[in-house]
Amino acid sequence: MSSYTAADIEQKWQAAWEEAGVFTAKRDESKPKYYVLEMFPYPSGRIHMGHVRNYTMGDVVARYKMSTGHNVLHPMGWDAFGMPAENAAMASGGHPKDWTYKNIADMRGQMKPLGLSIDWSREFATCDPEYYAQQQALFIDMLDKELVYRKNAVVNWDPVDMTVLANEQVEDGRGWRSGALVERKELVQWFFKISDMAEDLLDSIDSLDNWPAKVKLMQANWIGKSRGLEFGFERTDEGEPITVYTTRPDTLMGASFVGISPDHPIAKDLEASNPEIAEFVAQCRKGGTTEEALEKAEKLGFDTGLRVKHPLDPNWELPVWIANFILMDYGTGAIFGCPAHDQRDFDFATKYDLPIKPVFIAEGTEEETLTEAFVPMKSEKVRYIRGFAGAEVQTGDEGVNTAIDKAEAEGWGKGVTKFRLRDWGLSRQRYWGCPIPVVHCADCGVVPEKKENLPVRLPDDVTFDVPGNPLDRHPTWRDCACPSCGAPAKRETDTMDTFVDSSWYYARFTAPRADTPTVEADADYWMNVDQYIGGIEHAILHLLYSRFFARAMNATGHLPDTAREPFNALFTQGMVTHAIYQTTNPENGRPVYHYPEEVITISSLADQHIAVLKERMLASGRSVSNYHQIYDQYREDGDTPYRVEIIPSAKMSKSKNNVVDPLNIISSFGADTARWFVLSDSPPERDVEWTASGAEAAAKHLARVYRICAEIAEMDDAAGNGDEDLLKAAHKAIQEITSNIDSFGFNAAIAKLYAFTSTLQKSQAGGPAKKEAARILALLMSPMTPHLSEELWSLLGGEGLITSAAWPVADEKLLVEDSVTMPIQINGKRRAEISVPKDMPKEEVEKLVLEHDVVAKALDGAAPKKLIVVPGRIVNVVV
RNA sequence: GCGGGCGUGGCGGAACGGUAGACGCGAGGGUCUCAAACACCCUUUCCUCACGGAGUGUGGGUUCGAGUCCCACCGCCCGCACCA
Repeated sequence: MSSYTAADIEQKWQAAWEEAGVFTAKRDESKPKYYVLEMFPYPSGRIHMGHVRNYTMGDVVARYKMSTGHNVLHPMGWDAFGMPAENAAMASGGHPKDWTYKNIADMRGQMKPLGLSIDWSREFATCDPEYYAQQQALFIDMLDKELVYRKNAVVNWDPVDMTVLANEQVEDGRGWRSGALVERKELVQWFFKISDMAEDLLDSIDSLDNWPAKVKLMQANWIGKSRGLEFGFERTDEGEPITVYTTRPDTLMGASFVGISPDHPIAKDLEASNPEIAEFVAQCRKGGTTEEALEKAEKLGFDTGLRVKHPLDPNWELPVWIANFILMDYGTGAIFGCPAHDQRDFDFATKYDLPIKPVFIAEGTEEETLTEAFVPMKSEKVRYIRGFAGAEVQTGDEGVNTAIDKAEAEGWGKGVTKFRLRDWGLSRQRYWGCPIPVVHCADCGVVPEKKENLPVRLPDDVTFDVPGNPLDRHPTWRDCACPSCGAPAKRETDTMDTFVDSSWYYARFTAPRADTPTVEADADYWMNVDQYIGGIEHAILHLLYSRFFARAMNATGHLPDTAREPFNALFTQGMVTHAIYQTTNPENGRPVYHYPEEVITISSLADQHIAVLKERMLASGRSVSNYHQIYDQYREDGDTPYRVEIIPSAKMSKSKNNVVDPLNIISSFGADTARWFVLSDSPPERDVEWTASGAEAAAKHLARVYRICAEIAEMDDAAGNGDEDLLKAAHKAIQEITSNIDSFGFNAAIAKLYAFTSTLQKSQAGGPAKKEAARILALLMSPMTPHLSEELWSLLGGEGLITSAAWPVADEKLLVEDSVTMPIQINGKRRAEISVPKDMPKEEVEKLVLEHDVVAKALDGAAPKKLIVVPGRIVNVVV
């Protein structure tokens, strides 16, 4: 009998699949289609365990759907534009294009051995001119539909390198290369009008039935619909009133100042004439542009000297402050501060000694000096002591609504709905991205490139020896003729955000070689993505932008109405983590990170997280093989320098030396082992920790399955003992595992496959029953371990490829249980159990329970206070 | 700072509001072997000799019954619009 050799088996069956072309997707109206998509990777050059997990999950779904009669589309591509390629070019010369395509070739070579059911004929990279040409066509169509426009926006500016920085290139407010303090600078940039669709993007979240609730909630909060009051504060000088927006107009009588953003037009006016204000505003512009940086920055304010009149009392004057925490992008860029009911305003008022007057207090309390802002839920009733609209006691929501009504009735303000969602700035001042296909003409203004001239190709002759955008300083590329009048003009040198590339790739996969962005028949047939799988880190931006793009593509005629929500179901998977092995360098106290193979883990001694360095153990002349005894001796000797600290469940990171290379795992155990392991130990939505022992266990188990099935394959056709029981167990397994796979419970499915394997091994059933059960096992395992399953299938006399075989269906007759065991609880604690026929009426169960020794003893002659019988599940006796 | 999530044995984790700890790892014991490896079998939440009792981050609450629902707190993780 041969043994399980993963390398041979896997190569053999991959070749067989390739030959049969089983994964090539073709339109077939006779079958229901199923489109499985995993978020495509950035071509960093190496696949990592996270990719293996992501693509294995998608592959399980794809193969499972294939076996249930679906016409499956399961494509793969590369999110290939972006900064790392330029960084590599800066660091070690070379061209971003060469670096990227080499990485793609490398990663494709690393992915193929996994045996994924991918239709490689549809592969593309977003940096292929054929792809970005169509993206440029989409851009032009969107421009035509006024879904794109230009306006000023701030960027991180490095004043030393004279270049724009990405947020991740700003470290502690300084440029990562120059170390210079970063400033916020305004540039004219391109924007997608995603805010036009805010209402629809929010309302449609309700229709996303198969999306995780947490993702829907995050998106809803991000879009951030709010109802509030917009009104003007009259100035005491002759200037234009200051328009503010507030979601708490009911607190207007607690106003103690008006705050404006440092980027507010009034601040800009004052900046020009007042050096002190100019200095303050410049101070506010220091630092990065992220909301996090702005929110965490110390609250700074400057009294402009301007005064405004309170709308409800013209004799009441409020000072106008410039405050660094007010965003020009949200609302009107101006607020009124009510320190009593907003913690940020409270901190600000405390710092600058502004009044803090409560508008409302908790019911049943008296007004007192506040030590922090009082911010109850809006649904909570409070007592208004400085209200101006509505009842004295009302909820915050009622207070807000009556305040808006009153302002509208009196004509000094209007209720408005606002969204937190800002328009999507897509301009990037970088080379390695999709060129924005427009031309700037002195006479015609901004003119889109003609479609027949697309793509606007990136020039190859560029250098990265100086910071900044090579397109900007390219000698000839920039110069062109105006597409409209033919006069000399300049190309736009900004390229597109890489989020644009990934916002429509799912649609492109339906017709990847077409000379239009999509093809109607293909998009109609394949869209939507039935199952999308990727990391939770994309919960907001990528998914929201994709939802926007699907709508925009619908508006420009590139997707059907039914594809406005492109992803029917979403699954967000967790990371693959690995322990970090750390010792301390005695000379400088810095941590030293060790590779897993340098360490012997001894985790189950009385001390937890014990590991020792293999090298030092060997150097000391001690054997590695019986390390437990040796470690005990170390401890007795008080010999501790071999001790390695284990930090469990850490994100894999090159700098921590805790990265497990999938290729190593595949070459030592095979792809099926890697696939089995990444699915086995944790629920898919949570992180999974890669452990060497777990991987070995997976490999051992697969070898065991092979051995068991190989033995069964040689059995004769005689009946044995318990044939019926084995088949019952097999059909129970079909039922449970099918339901686990349907609900992404891959770890639970694998646990049941372990259990069923043991049942099969221990069964005394005869050849026919065992062969049938073993074939069912092979089928049930086939989405996870396709190569091994093919091999077993052929050993056990299965017909054709298991990849093309039908998923087993549980026979209802074999699932029927005659009796059930019901636990008996007394006051909610399990005390006994009884076995009763499955359909025994409630009354009879009650009778049996009351007769039970343990229950009778607990009742001690008294009647139970309550007797709850949940048929088929549990009995609870309350005494 | 804001938004979202997670927290169960020595470890990864299982558990429609209904027997907490399935399955796997590690560990202990055993069978086989000259020995080892492999394989196979048994035990393994904690306290207690036992009877029993306790137990799902902490503290409250709802319920006949809470790991699961609600409130507060602690810790960790993800996102915050130019990382992908």
